[in-house]
Amino acid sequence: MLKIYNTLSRRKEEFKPIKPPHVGMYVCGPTVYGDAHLGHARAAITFDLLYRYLKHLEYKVRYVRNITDVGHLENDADSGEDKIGKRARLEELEPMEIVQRYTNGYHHNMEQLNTLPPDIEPHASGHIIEQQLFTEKILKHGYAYESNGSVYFDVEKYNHDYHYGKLSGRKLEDLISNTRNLEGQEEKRHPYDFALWKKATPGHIMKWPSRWSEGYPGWHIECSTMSTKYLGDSFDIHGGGMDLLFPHHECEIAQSTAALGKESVRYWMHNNLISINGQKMGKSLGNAISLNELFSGDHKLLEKAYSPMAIRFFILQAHYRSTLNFSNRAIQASERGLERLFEGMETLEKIKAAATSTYDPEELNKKCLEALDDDLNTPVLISHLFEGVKQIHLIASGKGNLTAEDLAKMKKFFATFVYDILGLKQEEKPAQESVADDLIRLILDIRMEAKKKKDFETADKIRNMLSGLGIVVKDVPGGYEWEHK
RNA sequence: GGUCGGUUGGCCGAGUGGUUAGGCGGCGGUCUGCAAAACCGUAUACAGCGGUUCGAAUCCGCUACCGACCUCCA
Repeated sequence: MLKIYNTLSRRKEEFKPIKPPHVGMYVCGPTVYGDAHLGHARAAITFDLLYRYLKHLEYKVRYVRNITDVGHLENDADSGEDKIGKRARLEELEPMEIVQRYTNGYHHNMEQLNTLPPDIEPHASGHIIEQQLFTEKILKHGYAYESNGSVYFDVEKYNHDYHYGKLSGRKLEDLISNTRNLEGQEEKRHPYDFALWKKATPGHIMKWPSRWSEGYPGWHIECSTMSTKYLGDSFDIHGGGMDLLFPHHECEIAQSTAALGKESVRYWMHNNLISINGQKMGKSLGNAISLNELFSGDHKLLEKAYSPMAIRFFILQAHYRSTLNFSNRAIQASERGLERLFEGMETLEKIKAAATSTYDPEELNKKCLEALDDDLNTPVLISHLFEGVKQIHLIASGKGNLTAEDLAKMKKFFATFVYDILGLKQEEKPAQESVADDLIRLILDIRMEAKKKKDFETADKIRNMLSGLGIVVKDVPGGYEWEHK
C-alpha cells in the first residue's frame, strides 16, 4: 500500500485515487527564461519517480507538467518587469524565441536525465482565454475585484469563508503584519491580495487583450486553470518544489476553491531543495549550477564533469523531502556507487543456474517495494539493492547459488527497480575505434611481452606513462584491460 | 519578527524506544612480479542540558547552532 506525505495534513497518508485505476498528477514545471539547473532536476526526477512507480503499480496515470512562458513579474507589482520580456530585450530576441530556446534546453536536459516526458505539457501562453474564464468565475463568485484594468483576488473575503493559509500553516493575521509594503500597490484593497489579471505597463512586451485591459495573467492562475482543465475539478496529486508552497500553491488552492466551490487537490507533494555549502541554491543568489554546466564540468565550483546518471543517482540517494547538500565529494561518491551497482548487474548476467538456491530474490523484491511504498524512500530502496549486489558477488564467487527460476527473478527485479522505476540507465561508453586506440593496444601488447620477459621496469614505465595520458591499465589473467579515465 | 524544518561517524545520507541502513573515503585481507581494478572484512555516530522509561540517538522540555518560507524561484 503506497503511502505518501501530504503537505496538507503534514503526515503520510495512504494513497487512494479518486477514480481508480486512473490517477491525475500535476507538477509545476519551469519558467523558461534560463537554463535548467540542479533544482529543476530534483523536482523533475522526484515526480518522474512517482510517475514511474504509479505506472508500475498499474495505475493509468495522466501526468501534466506546465511550461510557464508568459513571463510573470520579476520584482513587485508595478515597477516589475516581465522576466521573459527583460531577457528578450537583453538578447534582442522575440519573447517567444526565448521561450522556445529554453523550453528546448529544458526538454533536452530532462531527456538526458532519463525522465519520462509528461503526458500533457500545457503552455501558459496557450491558455490565456481559459485563464480569463477562470478569473471570470472567481469574479462572479465575489472573490475578486477589478481595479484600474487589473483583477485582484480578495484574500480577506476568501479567508472569511474558507481558510487562506491552510497549506502553508499561516494565519491571515500573521500575513497582514508580515507582508511587505510595496510601492504602487494602491490599486489593491490589501497588500496580500494577488493579481489574477494584470494590466500591462507601456514597456511590457508580452500582453494579451481582455475585457479588463491589455495585459497578462497573474502569477498563480495558470496552474489552477490548466490543472483542472486537463485533470478535472478534482484530481489526485499536485507536486512541486517546496519553495512554491507559499504563496504559489496557497494561492492556487484559494483560486480553485473560489472558482469551483471546492478544493481540487487530494495530495500535495513537495520536494525539498538543493543546497550548496549549506545555503540554498537559487538563481537569485547566483549560486545555481545549470545542468549543462554540470554535464560539461564548466563551472568554478565543479572539479569535473558529471554524467546525467550520476546526478540522477545522487538525487535518488537522498529522500525527496530532505534537503540535499551538493558537493563534488558527494556526487563523486554517488558516481562510484552507481558504477558498483551496474557492475553488480553485469556480474549477475554471468551467473549460471544451479539446482538449489541459497538466496530468495522475493525477499529483495518485497523489501524494495516496502521502501517505495513508504513515501518513495529511494535511499532505503537503494540500500536494499546494494544488499542484492553483495549476494550476487557471493553467488558469483561460488559461495552460494541460485536456481534458474530464482536467477530469472533476480534479473527481473534488478531490471525493474533500477531501470524501470529508478529510471537509471547504463551510459553508453563512446566506443569509437580510432588509430589512437589501435596504438594503445599496440603499446600494451609490447608491454605484455616485456612482462613475459620479466622486464618489469619497461612494463611499469609504459603503464605509468599511459596513466599520465589518462589511460588506466588493468592486468587481468592472460592479458590486460584498459580504459580512459 | 512570524511560520516551518533540521543538527547522525572523514563526506553524503537513511532509520529507529532495546537488533549492522547504504554509498564514498580510511584501514586490514584475497588477487598481482608490483600495482590498478574487483571482491571480502573492519573501525568511527546520533548538537548540548534536563525529564519520561527497565532501557533514548529515537518520546517530552529547554538551550545552542543551521536552514527554508514570509518577493520571482525547483
